[in-house]
Amino acid sequence: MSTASAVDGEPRLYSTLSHRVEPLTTGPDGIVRIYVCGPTVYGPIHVGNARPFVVFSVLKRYLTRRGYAVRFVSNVTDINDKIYVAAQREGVPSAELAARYLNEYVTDTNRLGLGRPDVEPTVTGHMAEIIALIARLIAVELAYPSAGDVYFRVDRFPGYGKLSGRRLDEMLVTEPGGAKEHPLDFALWKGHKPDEDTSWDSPWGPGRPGWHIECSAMAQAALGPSFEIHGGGIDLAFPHHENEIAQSEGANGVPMAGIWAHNEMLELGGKMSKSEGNIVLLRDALDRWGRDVLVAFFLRTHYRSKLPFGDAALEDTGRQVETIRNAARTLDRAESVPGEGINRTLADTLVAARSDFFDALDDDFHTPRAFAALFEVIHAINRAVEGGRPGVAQLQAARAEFVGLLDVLGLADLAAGPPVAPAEIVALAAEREVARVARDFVRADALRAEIESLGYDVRDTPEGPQVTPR
RNA sequence: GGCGACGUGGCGAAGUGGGAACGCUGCGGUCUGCAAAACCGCCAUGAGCCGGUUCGAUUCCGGCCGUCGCCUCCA
Repeated sequence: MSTASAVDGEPRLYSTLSHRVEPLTTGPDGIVRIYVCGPTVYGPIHVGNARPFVVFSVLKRYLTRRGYAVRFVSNVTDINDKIYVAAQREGVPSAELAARYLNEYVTDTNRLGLGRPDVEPTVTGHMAEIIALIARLIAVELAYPSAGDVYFRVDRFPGYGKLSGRRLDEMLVTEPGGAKEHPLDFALWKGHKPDEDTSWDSPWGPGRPGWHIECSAMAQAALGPSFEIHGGGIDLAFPHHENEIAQSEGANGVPMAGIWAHNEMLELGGKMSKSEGNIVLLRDALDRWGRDVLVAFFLRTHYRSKLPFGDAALEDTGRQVETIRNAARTLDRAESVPGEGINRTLADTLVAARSDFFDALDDDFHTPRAFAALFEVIHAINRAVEGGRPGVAQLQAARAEFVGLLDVLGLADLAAGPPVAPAEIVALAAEREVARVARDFVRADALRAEIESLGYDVRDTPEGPQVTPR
């Protein structure tokens, strides 16, 4: 059995850049800075968009619990081709549409109950920084204006392709774009087009930022030129993150991020498809499964594994969540009528499981293994209460440890104590208990059926009937 | 075609050069008026396929097959 305390090791994360699991570093001020690419707000976000939000929100919780100061920044893209298209289709101003879906994004992700990033910058809020960064890149000849646009000069940045493992000379397949020097040069600034209802003044004429420059500018504004973790979906590694590196490192001359952490994709109904039928909106998933099940669903699989989304998997997760809730109910019951002394096995398991839990998260944020440790705790609690019930002090210690681990995963409310059943239900349960004691089982069973029809289960325990939501 | 990730029991999902965690499901049992919860026990002689290294490979190396993402292509 490991006797290591939770803080013996050090957190490590896999970096797409090095292809290795690397020790997490902190900045000079001891802070862990995390930047994660957020959504483009041209519609309600789907469950796939929610994965990085959940993964990195919980990563922050874990690091915070681990004693680190964390600054978590996640942007929202509110200027984009898709936004113009969606706004035209709906016949509303693009800014209005973006503001609306930004608001809905916040509403939807709030329902996950994981808090918010410390900073959530927008493109429209960083126009000056974006323009300054572009000017800097032009000054060092890594960018050039052309026909109202500004492009990044890809072949002048030596490390281009280092993140995604591509070589410039192996990508030379497209025919040169008209205004570009090199076919793979990408736009930093796009001159205004007539069908776009917004534009910003710049030294290169009216227009708007290109696809990638915003993140370089926003990350630098919030976290400085170099920070510890840059995250996002693996589908963003190329070209988005590759271009961010080129822009930021080209302008600043220092590594943009120490660790590039990418979550794998959600698979919707088998093969990933962009057809509407394979998209599940986050709000719909929340309505159907609830935030507890959804958060647990994201966490029970490693963040770098593909995650098929489907009823069977969510139902399975729902049963796991129920097992967790039941352990909390068992503690409730035990604490109401505690025993004496301490259970040695429970005490040992609490120590070992805590260690295993944090060791797992230290090892490339292995949430599935953390869950395994959590279930060790649950098992030990159930066994202890089943056998010689321990004293109240140990029961409370067990609850504190149990809730503490759950809280790291954002699931503490699973053990938030017994939900108060409506008085009507409680009355029915009491009535049933009277019938049951009188051995009038026909009536008792009829009352159980009635209670169940109202959405509650009755569980008879040595401490009397326990009513739980179904 | 290029780059990358990956192929483990009914499902999900880990660790590991030498007895294949954990969860769900299923089966048997205990408890219970019944039920639920919980507890006890059982369920992969084999880890996509084929070679190689090794005393020994699921675990390392090579090849093949397959899945997925990005790029390319196409539009």
